[in-house]
Amino acid sequence: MQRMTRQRAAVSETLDRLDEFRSAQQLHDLMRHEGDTIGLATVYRTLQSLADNGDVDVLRTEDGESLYRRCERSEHHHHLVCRSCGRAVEIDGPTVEAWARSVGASHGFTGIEHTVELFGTCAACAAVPSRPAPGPANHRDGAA
Amino acid sequence: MQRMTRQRAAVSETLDRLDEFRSAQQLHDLMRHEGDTIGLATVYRTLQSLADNGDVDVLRTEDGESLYRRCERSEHHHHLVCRSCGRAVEIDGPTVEAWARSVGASHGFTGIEHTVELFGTCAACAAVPSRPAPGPANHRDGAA
DNA sequence: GCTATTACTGATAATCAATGTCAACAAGGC
DNA sequence: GCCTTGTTGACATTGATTATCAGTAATAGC
Repeated sequence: MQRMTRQRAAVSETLDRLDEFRSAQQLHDLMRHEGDTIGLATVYRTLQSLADNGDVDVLRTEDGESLYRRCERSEHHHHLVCRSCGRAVEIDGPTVEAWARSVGASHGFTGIEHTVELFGTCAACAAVPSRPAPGPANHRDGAA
Repeated sequence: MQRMTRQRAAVSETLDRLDEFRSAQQLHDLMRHEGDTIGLATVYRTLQSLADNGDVDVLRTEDGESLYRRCERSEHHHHLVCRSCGRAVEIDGPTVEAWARSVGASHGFTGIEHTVELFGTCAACAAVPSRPAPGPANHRDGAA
């Protein structure tokens, strides 16, 4: 009941080539510029289903935009994301996992789910402050 | 240049009385039902400025809605939030802080900022599955 | 190959939280 | 009282995402 179409293959392939977190709209633009014919709605739909299947990782920026990325490891992990270009490093935090679970349990909470994401500026972007921002470019109020 | 008006006092006072994370719209509804005369835009504005001053904690739900709550401690901390009623437990995770900083640094990232939130179902809500949901009520796909 | 069935696509409309707009308004100082 | 300045709130707008739905492509059966 799920067909592999040209469009879906294209989205998947584009994600494969990218190493950075990208929004649905960015992906759409990129694909169009590369000659792909695909509608924005289809990009959204495809990303959604890929995310549901755990084939891509999703992440919400501070202003509520969803970013997608195909990750190496399929097991649960976290990310260290460059706020300027979207580049990401995969991180597994067994310490954090255990901590989250125990904290939840000690307060009588069940069905614990945790959100752990790290944002920062990568070395490359720090070196070139005035980057034309090919990425998310969240130039908000610095670190906290 | 910032006046204390009836409306702002009312928002602040309402937050004081609540122990749960609430959205701007929920607060607005609640206040109106209690007889307060206040516009939605004002609630948004007031929450924004309270958040900027660090007087309330903000938190984004999985679907991008912002929830607010007046917390006990003013120092940096995290939350264990009930996904059904919004009840929250304040948690400080020195372990996590240190971990975040060191992970960031080891990858050459600067200006590290982290998001760590725990969601779950509190004991009270687990006991009453069919709650009329006075809170956020994120009945999405269970735990991860 | 032809046709019915079924799923997919994509332009566009709708949704929804959040923010901007701007005239009416309140408070303080004169 | 009146002016100045910050505030309010109804309403319009934004922007990401989702729904709609007629048109299209792929598959199955013939």
